[in-house]
Amino acid sequence: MSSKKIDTRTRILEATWHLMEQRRGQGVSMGDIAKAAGISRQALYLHFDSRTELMIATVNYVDEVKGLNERLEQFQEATSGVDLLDICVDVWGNHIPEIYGLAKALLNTRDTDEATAAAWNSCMGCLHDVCQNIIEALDEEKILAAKWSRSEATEMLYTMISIHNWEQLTLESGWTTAQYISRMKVLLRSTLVDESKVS
Amino acid sequence: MSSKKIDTRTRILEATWHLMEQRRGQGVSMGDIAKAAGISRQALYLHFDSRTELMIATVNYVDEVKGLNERLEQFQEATSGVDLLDICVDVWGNHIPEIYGLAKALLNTRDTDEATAAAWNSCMGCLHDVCQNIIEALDEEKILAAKWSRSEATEMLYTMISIHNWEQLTLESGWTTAQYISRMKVLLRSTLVDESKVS
DNA sequence: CGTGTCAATTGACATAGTGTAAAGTTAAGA
DNA sequence: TCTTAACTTTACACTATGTCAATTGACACG
Repeated sequence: MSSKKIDTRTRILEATWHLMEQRRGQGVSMGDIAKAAGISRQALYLHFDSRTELMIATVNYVDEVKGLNERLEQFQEATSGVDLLDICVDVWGNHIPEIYGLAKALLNTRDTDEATAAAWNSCMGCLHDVCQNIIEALDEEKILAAKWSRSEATEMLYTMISIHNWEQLTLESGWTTAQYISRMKVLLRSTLVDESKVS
Repeated sequence: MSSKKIDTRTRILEATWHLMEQRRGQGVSMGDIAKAAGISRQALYLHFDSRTELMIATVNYVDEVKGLNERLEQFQEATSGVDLLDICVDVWGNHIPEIYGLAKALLNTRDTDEATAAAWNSCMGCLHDVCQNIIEALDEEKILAAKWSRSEATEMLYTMISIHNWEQLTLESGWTTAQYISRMKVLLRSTLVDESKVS
């Protein structure tokens, strides 16, 4: 009975996601999404109260489908702070290209939209926690570079791996994803890790 | 005869600039600008063909008034690559807060607007050149860290000092401008400069 | 003193997008 | 057969950009 309802909802989410990735988050109207999902524009509002709500639902849907949580489980395997750092850059660096369009759209509207900002922060809060854990691990192993306090290092790490930086380095400067990951690791290691103390 | 014309134009540019900074580039309509400049909305179009053109003109106006060019002359005083790097972070880091609202507005629309993108790139191209000069200076002094090629180092430096990173670290993480400058210098030095070879 | 010109004003209108509202259609199920 | 839920169609309100035409007021020139 509710299978058709769920079906339409899923179709909308899929359509939103794919349109967003295709057009890199730009120029995607509610009408476009409706057409892509094969329903009328107004039917969208039967499932989602507003554009913002649809975007947020799509982010959650993508996270679920792409299994970001499972990916983050790789962190269990890390045995050292440096490992944690490398795995974080790998997992996140490979995840960004799959969510870029959507993320870009959210980033663009979060300045004017409270709900978007809240959803974004809740999404990114998890990444921020990961950053904090990495810095704590480095500090406990006594290999956090002396110039950084824990909190400053956390903020700097979180900033460095931002989507904007990925966008600049890959889409603008033309780096490949592999190159981005490799260079980002070099950058982060050289500034955050006191190499002379790494065993 | 043309003094009144220039006057109005200047009043529009001032109004645009101040409204942009005040509201951090968000929610500033042509009507708001007109009201702030004390003219009708339609009169704006007598001076500027479009919103985009007004924004671009405002950027140029601000650069002129704030004398970014003169600030960049400080580079003449630098005697080494490390000096250049420090001065760049100082000058640029102190300049960003004065243009943030405007820059933010341009960044938000450049994805959909060719003209904005072009104007932005022409503005930022100058900063990119500065980055390139710095990396070249470091390399010629043989103190560019071995892990970086010239072009990669240039792109990374340019990305690191982006407005988005300033925004994240100051507005989001709560750093002061001084703290931003200090930490950014640490980051850039530790990754780009081979400290063991600095005299 | 008239006349042309330029800046600016007023009001109307086109367009695009979001969001609301109401009435009608279709199909499945009790 | 009657009901309900999902969806459609049509219409409208609102906001913002940008265009157009007719008008006003000031100032300079002959």
